[in-house]
Amino acid sequence: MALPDTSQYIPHLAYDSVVFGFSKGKLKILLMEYHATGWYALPGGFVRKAENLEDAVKRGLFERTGLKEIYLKQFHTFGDRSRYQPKVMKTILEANGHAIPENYWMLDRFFSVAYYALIDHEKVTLTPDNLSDSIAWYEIDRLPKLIFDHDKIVQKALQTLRENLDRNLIGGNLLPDRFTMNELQAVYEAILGEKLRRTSFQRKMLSLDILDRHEKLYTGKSHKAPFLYSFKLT
Amino acid sequence: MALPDTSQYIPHLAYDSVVFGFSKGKLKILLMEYHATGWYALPGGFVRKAENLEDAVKRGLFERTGLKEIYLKQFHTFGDRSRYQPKVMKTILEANGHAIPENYWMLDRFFSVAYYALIDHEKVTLTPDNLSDSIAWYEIDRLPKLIFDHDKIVQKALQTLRENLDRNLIGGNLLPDRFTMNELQAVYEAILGEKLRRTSFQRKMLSLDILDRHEKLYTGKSHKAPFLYSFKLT
DNA sequence: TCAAAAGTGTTAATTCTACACCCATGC
DNA sequence: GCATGGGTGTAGAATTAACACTTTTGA
Repeated sequence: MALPDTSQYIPHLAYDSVVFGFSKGKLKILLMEYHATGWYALPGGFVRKAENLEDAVKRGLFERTGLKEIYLKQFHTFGDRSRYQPKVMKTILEANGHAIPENYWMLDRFFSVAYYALIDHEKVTLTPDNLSDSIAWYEIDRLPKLIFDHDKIVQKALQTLRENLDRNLIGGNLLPDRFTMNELQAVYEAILGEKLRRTSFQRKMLSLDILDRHEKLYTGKSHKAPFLYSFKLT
Repeated sequence: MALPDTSQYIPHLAYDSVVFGFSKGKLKILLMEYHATGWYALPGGFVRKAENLEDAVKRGLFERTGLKEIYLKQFHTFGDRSRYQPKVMKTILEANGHAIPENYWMLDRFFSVAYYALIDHEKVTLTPDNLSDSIAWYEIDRLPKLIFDHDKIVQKALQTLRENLDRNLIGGNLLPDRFTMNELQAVYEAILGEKLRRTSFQRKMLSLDILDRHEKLYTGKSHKAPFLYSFKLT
């Protein structure tokens, strides 16, 4: 596998994505683990010279998750000098057995446009890329140490997600098409990091007039069956 | 005046700034007018190779306004291919009498990180840069046509400013240190584009516990003198 | 018939709105 | 005094929060 050539990509510009999923009551994100080094990083990539910025992000997410339709939001661009750590990138490339050319572009200073994505955990088929031997879900409050400023990027993503949660009613993007009110509440609680009152939550969601109610879900448990809901089409 | 050399700046990366000011009851932004062409653009610039992104923006704003301490917020990065219009940039450079080298870097595709700034209109000393013969204030609802996607950038800046107005209590950055409640209300009305109720506004601002009340301002008018207020230090 | 969880009704608390009222100021 | 605009009191409306109550389900 050859190293990517600078002629194909915009130099100095990258993107990083914080991909949120929800499973077993926990909010999680996708991380890559790099060969040999044992280092973790956000899934990111470069922008082709004739490609829209957002299309580059979608391309990268599709390659790694198999999903084409994804809720995607740009939230910040990171451009401090302190994030420039060529030795880290050099180690990662070398651990993959690459011989690094003189003045290789991937060792330059990079500015990174960060996006967060919300996806249905169940729909994903994870595929590692060339430099990493694994991509997997990690609980948001049990993340390993990340390279560069990726910790900061995750924190900012989480902060932005929380701020946008009510305004944009985006919690449903983390669930399957149909879900119970309890599941939706669990998503909100995981994102906000706090417990919510059951009855208030239910009333608030219903009053927003954004949910369609469908048939009941019989779980076999000995209690009233909850309704299934879906988000209204705009 | 020589053209800037690529060796000094990061290629393909620029910033644009939407600088808001408030004067005579109107919300305004700074625009540059380019020599000869009569085209208008946002004040922007490039990032030096060893410079933090935000420091580049501050440097540019200082050169043009003389202000060092500025409320500055990054709100979006624009990276669509459609914003790449080398002919426009070529025309601007040539109108300044420059001979353009082969493959000149300023004619490449650029990604622009956009910031908005809030400043006290009275404190500004405007200084044009090399390529433009004027920099001046323009009312937000009477803007001339702008080059590239700068119209879109302005709209997005305004939208973000409105969304952040209440959350971040930033309206005061457009006023002198001390101001009357009426002036503050005028700022909010100009930003939101709607009239607010005088008594409700006063009560709301006071209830937020973010203002210090100072001496009265005697204007010479035949009515009760309004108090001056300032924003509390954090 | 019981426990568990879902859904809704009701009342209290709080916040928001509208309007009125009083106050200070200069003529 | 009077007109003008600044500041606050208060009653009603609207929204939110808290708690209790009823319903449904399978054992």
